[in-house]
Amino acid sequence: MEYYREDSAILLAVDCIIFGFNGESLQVLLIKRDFEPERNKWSLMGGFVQPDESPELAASRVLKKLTGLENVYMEQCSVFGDPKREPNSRVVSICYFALIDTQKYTHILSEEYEANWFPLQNYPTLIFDHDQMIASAQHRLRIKAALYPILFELLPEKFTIPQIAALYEGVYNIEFDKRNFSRKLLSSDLIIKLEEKDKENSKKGAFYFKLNTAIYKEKIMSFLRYLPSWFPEN
Amino acid sequence: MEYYREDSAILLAVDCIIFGFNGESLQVLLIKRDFEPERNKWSLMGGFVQPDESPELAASRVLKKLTGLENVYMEQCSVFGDPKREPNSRVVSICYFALIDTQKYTHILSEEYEANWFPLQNYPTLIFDHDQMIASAQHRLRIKAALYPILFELLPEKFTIPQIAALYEGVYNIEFDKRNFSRKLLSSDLIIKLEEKDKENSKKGAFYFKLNTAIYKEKIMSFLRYLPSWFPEN
DNA sequence: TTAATTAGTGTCAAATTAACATTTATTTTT
DNA sequence: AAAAATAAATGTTAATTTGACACTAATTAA
Repeated sequence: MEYYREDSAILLAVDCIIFGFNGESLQVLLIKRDFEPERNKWSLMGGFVQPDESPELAASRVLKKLTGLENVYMEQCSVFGDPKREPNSRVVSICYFALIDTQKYTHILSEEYEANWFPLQNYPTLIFDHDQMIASAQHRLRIKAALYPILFELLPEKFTIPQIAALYEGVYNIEFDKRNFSRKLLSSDLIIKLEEKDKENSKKGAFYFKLNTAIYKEKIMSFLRYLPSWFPEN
Repeated sequence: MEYYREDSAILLAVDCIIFGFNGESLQVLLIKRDFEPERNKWSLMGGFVQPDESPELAASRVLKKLTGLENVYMEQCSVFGDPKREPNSRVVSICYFALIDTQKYTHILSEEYEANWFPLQNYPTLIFDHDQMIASAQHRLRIKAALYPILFELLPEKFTIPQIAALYEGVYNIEFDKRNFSRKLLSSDLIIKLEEKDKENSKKGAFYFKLNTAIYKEKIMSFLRYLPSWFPEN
């Protein structure tokens, strides 16, 4: 064991993988760096952890700075700390993924950034190891979304079943039987049917639903029963 | 975005939650700190990330220092970074959990430590937020072990089905039907029956099995089928 | 030789999944 | 105005999986 030392030259940063859903595909929000190194290249939004803040707080701060949003669903994912991951300094970065409702994200706040949504299937080459960060966040999102109904965080207040289906299909990049999907979802009691219909996307129109937040919080585990029933806790 | 700064006073550490299995219950390996602050209190084994090493490497180094073991199953879990988590300095700690075969861990290597195994149900109060670290690692272990057959990492080369059952029961702190358990396990082709029997623990004796490492690596996802069949990747 | 103990295999009903069919509401076309 | 087209929503069913319970097998101790 090394004793306490105050001379560590390691900088601690956070990077945010910001996921959104445009109704068709899963997207990431990227910025064009306006500072060196790697100025004008696409990257994740990030920032340094300040002496008086926790990494979680740093991530929220950074997210708010770009999107203006607070109380967003965020989750810590992996830490990237290879000594050579940035060429000029030793920065260890803690990644967070955020799920945002793109209807709430209306405009870029800061003049500093040239932010843009890109589909996860096809985004530009990023600086450093940011591609890996996205890949690992995406993997984690898939695992998590199979266990917990977190994908609702990506949807607006009102949504239709075909929308949710499209979202799941986008996340897993797979098609599945909408009939079985909707039955399973409805039987979970996780969503509440509204009177109103969405007439934009089909002739017949699809009923809007809203999230049953009580069930969402309470029954969050048993959702589509992706964990066995004996599994003790969340 | 803050620009690059070299004056961050944040220290980066790793802490290892070392899990073992003694045949009865799941255990953690703890050390008695021999340095200030909190000298002589129980804690996790940890250490600072050195300027030239990645956090993963730091964790392996720290683990090796205590146990002498290399190539151990380790996994990054959460980062603890509250500014006040340690009283005298700002240390952000990345946690790793390790799964070790206690038969390979024979003796404490360093005179520095007074290491001891404790059952997860009942271990001493730890310094700082180390209790939370264990809790979060345990939770992660449970989730992961429900998806992947990683618990075999805790078992010796040769093991019996009752042993595996006891391990799973220990991890989830629950009892389940051994008959259904063994049928499920056997149908996974994950284990290979050996000629030899373990006569130590029962009159009848239980056949030893070994892990089918090919299947372990390849079919690792579908194990007990805790994820739906459409789940695309690991 | 018998009783006790635990390993390992067997059976079956209930629940769940996955594949496929039909009906319904609405708009567009003829 | 009727028919065709489109996509939503509900329905049916066989195959698979789970979970509860019973029994047989191998061995040691009494």
